[in-house]
Amino acid sequence: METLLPKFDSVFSIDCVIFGFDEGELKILLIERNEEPFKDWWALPGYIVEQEESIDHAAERILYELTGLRDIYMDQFYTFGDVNRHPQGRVITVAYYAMIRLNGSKELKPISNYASKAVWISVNDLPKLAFDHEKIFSRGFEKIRNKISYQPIAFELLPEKFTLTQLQQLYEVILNKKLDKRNFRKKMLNYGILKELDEKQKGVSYRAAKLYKFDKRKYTRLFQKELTFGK
Amino acid sequence: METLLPKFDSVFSIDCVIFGFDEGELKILLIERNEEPFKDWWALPGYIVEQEESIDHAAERILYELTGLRDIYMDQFYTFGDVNRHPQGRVITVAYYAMIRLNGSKELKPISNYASKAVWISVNDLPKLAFDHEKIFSRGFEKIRNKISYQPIAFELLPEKFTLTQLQQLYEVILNKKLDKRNFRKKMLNYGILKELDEKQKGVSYRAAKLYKFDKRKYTRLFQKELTFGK
DNA sequence: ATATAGTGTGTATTTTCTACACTAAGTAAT
DNA sequence: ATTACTTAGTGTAGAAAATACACACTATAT
Repeated sequence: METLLPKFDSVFSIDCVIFGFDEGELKILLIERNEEPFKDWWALPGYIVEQEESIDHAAERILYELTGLRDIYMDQFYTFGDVNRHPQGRVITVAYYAMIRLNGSKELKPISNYASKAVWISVNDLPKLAFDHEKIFSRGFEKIRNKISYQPIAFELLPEKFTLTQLQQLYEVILNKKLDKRNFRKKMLNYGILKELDEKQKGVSYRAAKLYKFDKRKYTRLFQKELTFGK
Repeated sequence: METLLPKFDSVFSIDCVIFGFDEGELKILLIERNEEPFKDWWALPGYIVEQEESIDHAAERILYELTGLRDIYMDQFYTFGDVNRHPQGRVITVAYYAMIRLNGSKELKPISNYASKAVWISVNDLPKLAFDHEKIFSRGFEKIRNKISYQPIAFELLPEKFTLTQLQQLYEVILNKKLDKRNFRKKMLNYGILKELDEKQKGVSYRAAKLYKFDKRKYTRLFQKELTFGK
């Protein structure tokens, strides 16, 4: 609820935890700041929301400016509003996570002006981050870890055609545990949200695996039904 | 990520979806606005975040000013940042839900100055709301509906001592479906997070039911373990 | 004593979860 | 062509959890 609209001396920003999956590792995109405060520190990509744009729009814009990619799966997950999270004044930040298909090609459109570079870094190997960005990252990671248990967000991270082993590896890195191959396949195939293709993996020096596609139509039907607690 | 700190012409508010359970109905607290815009409309309780307070603190403060209650279960669930959600300018609002033990006594501390009254209204019987508050409510309701499936938030809504039937009724109104009594009890008691008391319901004109308490210690141990996807 | 209204309980069936190990298929080297 | 190598692909049995379902018990009020 809001009544008067006093001018308010605060700033609004977006920060993004951008996930990618490559070489069997879960990575996030970090930028190196080239301005104070936290000059030369690693940080989550983010920027200030403009006066005349929605926060969702700002999140998409920031992602686009950094990666050149549009139409990416993004989801707002938490807003961080402690008084002293920014050393220069009050900054409230809305955090989003995004998922990007890396497809082996890690090249990104080059970068806005506040960062000297952007790189993909494995979530197991993160440096210290600027501001409260470690907290933001943790919360985002936790969020997708929970979410993957009941929603097939994994498919946003994989190439369009993938093998079951790749899918399993992705689950394993997100959940941080080994899964049983047979049980995993049984469960996944039972969902009925995978389309088996007539195609096989190429360029591997061993038996090639079948490729699969994610069937979005069937997924939507399946996951509309509510969860847990039957009659 | 934030660099410069331009003065920014926007306002930050908190809106709260405050749930209570009474007479077998799930209710939320609404206020009647006495100022423009939306004068005389029903709205979610909310207010502007102050310069020097965290958003969590603001949420607690607003709840306190409205109800006189502290130490209430509150959780941030979404931030609404469309450009035109407020007719008089840019207002970004962080939404929280809260859960209150009504205990039959619905009286609240009287109210801040922007509202002429506050009342509990059944979620099945909501009027039109100011701003985008219907959207905010829906999202909050959805949130607790999901959450109750894996976390015992229901206990925040019940009196300290409650019967299994009351607990079941609460699940039923939140999930909006009938549950089987025997299965429900079996499941709940199996969790081992309920303490059976030596006490019975009083003042009923039929066989009195046993009272139970929620065992927070046991709960914490139980729900630390992660969910889904075994080996 | 009787009517009433809600409490409290058990079992059989189905479904889902878990544990577990070998053969099949393709590639690469000789 | 044979062999060695590497990953793909598959089934079953037991345990645990979820579901469906109906009646006797108890306290109160009259």
